[in-house]
Amino acid sequence: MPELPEVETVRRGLAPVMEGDRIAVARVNRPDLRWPFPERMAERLTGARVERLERRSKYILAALDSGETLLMHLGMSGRILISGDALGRFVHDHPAPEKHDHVVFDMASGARVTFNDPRRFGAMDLMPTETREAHALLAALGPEPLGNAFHEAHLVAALEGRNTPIKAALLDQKIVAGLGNIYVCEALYRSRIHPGRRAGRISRARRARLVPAIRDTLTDAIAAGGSSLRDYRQADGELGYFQHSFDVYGREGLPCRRDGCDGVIRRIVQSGRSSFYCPRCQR
DNA sequence: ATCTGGACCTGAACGC
DNA sequence: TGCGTTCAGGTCCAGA
Repeated sequence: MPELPEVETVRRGLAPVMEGDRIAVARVNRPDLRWPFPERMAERLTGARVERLERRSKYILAALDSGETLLMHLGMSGRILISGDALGRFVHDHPAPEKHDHVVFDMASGARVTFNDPRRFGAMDLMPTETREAHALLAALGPEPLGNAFHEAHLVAALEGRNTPIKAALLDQKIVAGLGNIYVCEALYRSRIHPGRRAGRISRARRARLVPAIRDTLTDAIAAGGSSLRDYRQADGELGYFQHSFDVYGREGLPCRRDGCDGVIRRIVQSGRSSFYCPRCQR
């Protein structure tokens, strides 16, 4: 599912339930997701207080008072459900356990956090908070696209000489961390760049223009996620996907939304994944 | 060093 | 109703 905006939305929804609270009981219902869980994960989590809930790229990081950080990744199909009644803020009854509820946290407040992931491309791990930057999954990540380290000079240089299509380059988490298939398509549309264009052959000025396009794309999506968060209490407590309308993603055959453009959105396959773009205004 | 394609896994949607 | 095929928001890894 989840690209940076969805993960950030999950983090924001989870923060009021987890930050400052203790995991009274952690239940781990299977030995692994994409990889085996760390040794004794349930025991190491049970009783720990969550000090901060953070995000790096598509990873949610929970810093615990035990000195460890819990890393969570939602993979393609991961979802998180909040249920229970914590201080009157969350009022969903605990639903019947569902298939693929792999990890469950019962917080001291009474809230329950359930991690469900049918495809099991997700992951969890524990590491010392002090050295977590060096964790294999985090060490090689490029800059956060909404942070100060992601700027025009960085992206221009990172794409210099690359022969790969810009679509693939922007999916490379070492160049910029957190973009996935949807938001790369959307950002390229905003920048009017064709997804098949070789990264290193895009003019420096156009490469630079990608930076604000990426930022705006993600910022708008996070805003849409935020508005969905305001509703989830009345709904079912599920964090993750939210209603968001895309300009190109999933719109094959539909008209381009750009003012004055009469193009029709096209779908192509690049390195096994769908790319959507307007052949008229993306070059 | 780069780049591509296969692998991991389940479920939904679709055509017959 | 059932069966086969295709597709899906990620990313690691082997091999060219």
